[in-house]
Amino acid sequence: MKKPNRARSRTSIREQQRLDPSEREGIIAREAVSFFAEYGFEGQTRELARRLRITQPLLYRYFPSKEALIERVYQEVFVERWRPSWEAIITDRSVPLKTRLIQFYREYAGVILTYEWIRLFMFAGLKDLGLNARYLKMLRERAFEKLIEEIRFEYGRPSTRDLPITVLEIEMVWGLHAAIFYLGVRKFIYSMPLETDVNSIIDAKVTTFLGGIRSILPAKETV
Amino acid sequence: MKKPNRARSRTSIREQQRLDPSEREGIIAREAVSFFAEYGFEGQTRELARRLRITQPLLYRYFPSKEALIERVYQEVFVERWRPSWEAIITDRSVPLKTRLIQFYREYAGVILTYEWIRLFMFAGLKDLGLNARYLKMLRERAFEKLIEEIRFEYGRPSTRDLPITVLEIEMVWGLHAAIFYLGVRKFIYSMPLETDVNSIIDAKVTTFLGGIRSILPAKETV
DNA sequence: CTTTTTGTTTATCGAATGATAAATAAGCAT
DNA sequence: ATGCTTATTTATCATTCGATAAACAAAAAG
Repeated sequence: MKKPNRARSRTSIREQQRLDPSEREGIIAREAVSFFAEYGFEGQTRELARRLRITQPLLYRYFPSKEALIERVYQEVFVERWRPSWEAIITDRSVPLKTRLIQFYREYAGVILTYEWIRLFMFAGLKDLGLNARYLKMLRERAFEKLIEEIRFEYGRPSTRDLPITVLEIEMVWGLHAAIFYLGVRKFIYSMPLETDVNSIIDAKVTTFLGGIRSILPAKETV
Repeated sequence: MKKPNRARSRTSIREQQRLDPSEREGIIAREAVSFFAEYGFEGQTRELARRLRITQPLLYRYFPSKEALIERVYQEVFVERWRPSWEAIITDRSVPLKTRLIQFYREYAGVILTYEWIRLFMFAGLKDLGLNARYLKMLRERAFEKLIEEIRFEYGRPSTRDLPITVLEIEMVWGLHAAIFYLGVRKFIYSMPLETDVNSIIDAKVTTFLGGIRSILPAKETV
């Protein structure tokens, strides 16, 4: 008497399925992002495999080591999700400055204020000594410095090429960034539901920011 | 031929020393704070023991499990380091409001802007689902709500007992808190040296905060 | 249908890790 | 000195975990 109920296989219902390597690799990478965001990089490869409904050694066919998989996660989240168009938004002088800032920060917040981004960034910071500093250096160069240049221009101050960005200026920008980033920390790390709409917080913060930064800008140039 | 060079012992130079249990327990707890702040709670008990110059099983004479040791670390840092005098500072109406706020935030920053506090709080948040929310609830009740009550009083607005704290008000306080906390994140998690003096940042943030919150306070009471 | 290729699983290794039990020895009491 | 208490160490267990090798099987090639 052979087992009557199964058509072809011995594993429960789902059949072993062979996927195209590039497709499988993408599936693993995507799940790894979600998985490590939840458990941190100490999360076990066996558990990740279970969530993928594959066996653990299969991971090693696509990634030579756990560390390589983590590198891929970094790439997937911190590199791929950066949008070059943001730099264009900031410098587009056909649009009012405040509008540009609000648009940039709304879009940027839309990307980083996610469970995956916030938690992975924090896990990386606590573990890896280089990644976050590298990312924030990029953020400073591609966004913050351009942003200060635009503010200088708006208020008729010297270009940052002629007069370097001051500590006070960059500190104000960090403050604005902190306020937005911290929303993600509250929500995704402390599990505290936000009571307010993120976009309106951003609008308010940008308004306060623009009001405050004017007073600490360098003096107007005397020709 | 006996070994000639050793006076009494076989372990290198340092003698095995018996300490008073309460003293040993304190030493372990203190080192555990520093250790887990650096490596996170996945740090190994053997490595901790090595730093303490004791053997790993000795840890289990003083703490029944690793988890119990971690609980002790929480206690040591997040409970013991809170100073009840802070609540008195906030509510002491013989001192100007702004002075009180600056004094409170300077002292509070002095405690939480440390390598141990910031990193342990973040590690705890990423792992434990309850601790941070509990701590921040306490912070809100013992400091933030009192602070808003004082601001209301200062500007002649209804007491928070008669008119509950609004979302906008508490959100502004969170924003101030975020700015200060984020200094610690930058320094101790991202390893980015701060370019400015913390106290002057706090002074500036408090000033901006007091200037901004006035406009979102509830209307004056109409008797 | 038969053979080949290769995606996937089974079995297993070796090191790491939290924890326990028994042996050792430091310091005090007598 | 001798013996007792107990702080500390040695030895070891049971899992966990990243990683590897070999066996299996699905799909394509001939």
